[in-house]
Amino acid sequence: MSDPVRTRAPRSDAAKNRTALLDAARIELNRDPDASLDTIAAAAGLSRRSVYGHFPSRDALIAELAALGAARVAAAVDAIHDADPVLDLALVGRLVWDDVEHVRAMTWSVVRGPLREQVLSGALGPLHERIVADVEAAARNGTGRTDLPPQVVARLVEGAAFAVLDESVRSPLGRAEGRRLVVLAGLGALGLSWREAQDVLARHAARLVEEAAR
Amino acid sequence: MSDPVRTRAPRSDAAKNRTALLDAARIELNRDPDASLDTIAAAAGLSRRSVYGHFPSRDALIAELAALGAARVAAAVDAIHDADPVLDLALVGRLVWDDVEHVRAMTWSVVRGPLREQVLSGALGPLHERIVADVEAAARNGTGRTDLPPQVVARLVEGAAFAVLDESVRSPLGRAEGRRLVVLAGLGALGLSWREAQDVLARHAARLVEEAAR
DNA sequence: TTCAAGTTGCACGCACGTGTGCAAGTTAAG
DNA sequence: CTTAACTTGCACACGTGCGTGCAACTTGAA
Repeated sequence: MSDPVRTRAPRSDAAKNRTALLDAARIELNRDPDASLDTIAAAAGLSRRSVYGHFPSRDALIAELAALGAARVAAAVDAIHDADPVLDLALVGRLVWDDVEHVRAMTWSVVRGPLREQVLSGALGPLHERIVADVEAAARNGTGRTDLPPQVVARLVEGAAFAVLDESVRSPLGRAEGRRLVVLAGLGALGLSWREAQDVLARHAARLVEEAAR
Repeated sequence: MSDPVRTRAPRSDAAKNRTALLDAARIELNRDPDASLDTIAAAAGLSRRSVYGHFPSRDALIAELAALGAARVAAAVDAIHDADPVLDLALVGRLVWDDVEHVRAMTWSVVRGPLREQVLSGALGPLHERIVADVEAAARNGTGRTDLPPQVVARLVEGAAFAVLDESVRSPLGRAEGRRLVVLAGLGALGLSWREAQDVLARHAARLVEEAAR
């Protein structure tokens, strides 16, 4: 009854502006999680008014941004697996870190905001399951802790990652340092002693801290 | 030139209302960290207007609340010491937990808000130093990790506590469970294996998880 | 060149929240 | 009881942000 029927293909710059908005949102929301639409639009070289040509609301913009980011992480993690649960967990840690360190501030407000459930049970759901599975396997394995339910241990592991994220705000870490720290903190939460964790790190330095993951 | 000179002692209910406001603020801000003055005043049985008779601004109210809480924690922690750094750290964890678990939501927004620096370097500064000292002693001791700077380890320990705080929101923990979890997570960040951590817990259950701390 | 797709600026209305002034009320101290 | 201390409700100014309608403009597709 509405939709004035497209008589012509959409203009090419429209798509460009849309992604420009998403990019700008990523940057600005990272600078200030409460950045206004005005700020974001300006950073994208658009006016606040025209944002509504691309997204029905501010929330929709942010939701899409979060979904994109979550999907990116999920894809990266999904591409790598290892039979050893401890190493697998460490790999997951490294990969997530690589995708997330750029977006520290945003990450906090998304994971701790109204989008929380939506994102966590959405694209990031499988990631959590993967961690739980690793924790379970490591427990059966004899390497991981068996004194707590896997679900809880998984939360502690995730929490350890956030602790590193937080630390990286206070004293900026290099990429390599960040990776090491995430892995160490995660394995610590899993129940390894610091020597064991360091051992894993040393034995698989290539895949855990060097540039190209394989 | 101002201050219409007190010709009489302040009314007794004034002080009462002031603390009622602080109490209400604690409760409401814990329910919703962005609770409005109106909400808080109502919960205290006062009108928004009269809040300004006790505090110059909303921020002042919150700042005082945060300061009070921080001081409480600091006092509790300061009353207990142990020569063994590992046990000392565990004790600190237990005590902080006892004081903070009621105030989960508020704790987040205070520690992650504009008050952050003010509180952390204020009443809670000594707490951080204490943790750093324990971490260092444990390292010299041979029980704690030596692969990371004590400052960093201390942050990880604190981060582990926050992870537990977070977990306790998802699946409510009993007091005892909370205490155990904080201690375990903290010792894990310190570098102990989960068996060693459990060992500490078992050996000092009386002081670490039972009701009256000594 | 034509014309729709897209952008812009401005003006609204709306919802929230803070902080203040003031007159009228209530309550405890003396 | 008298009076100062305290509370209340209302009104206001102020600021910030969102979402929308509309007319005028620019730009790219055909």
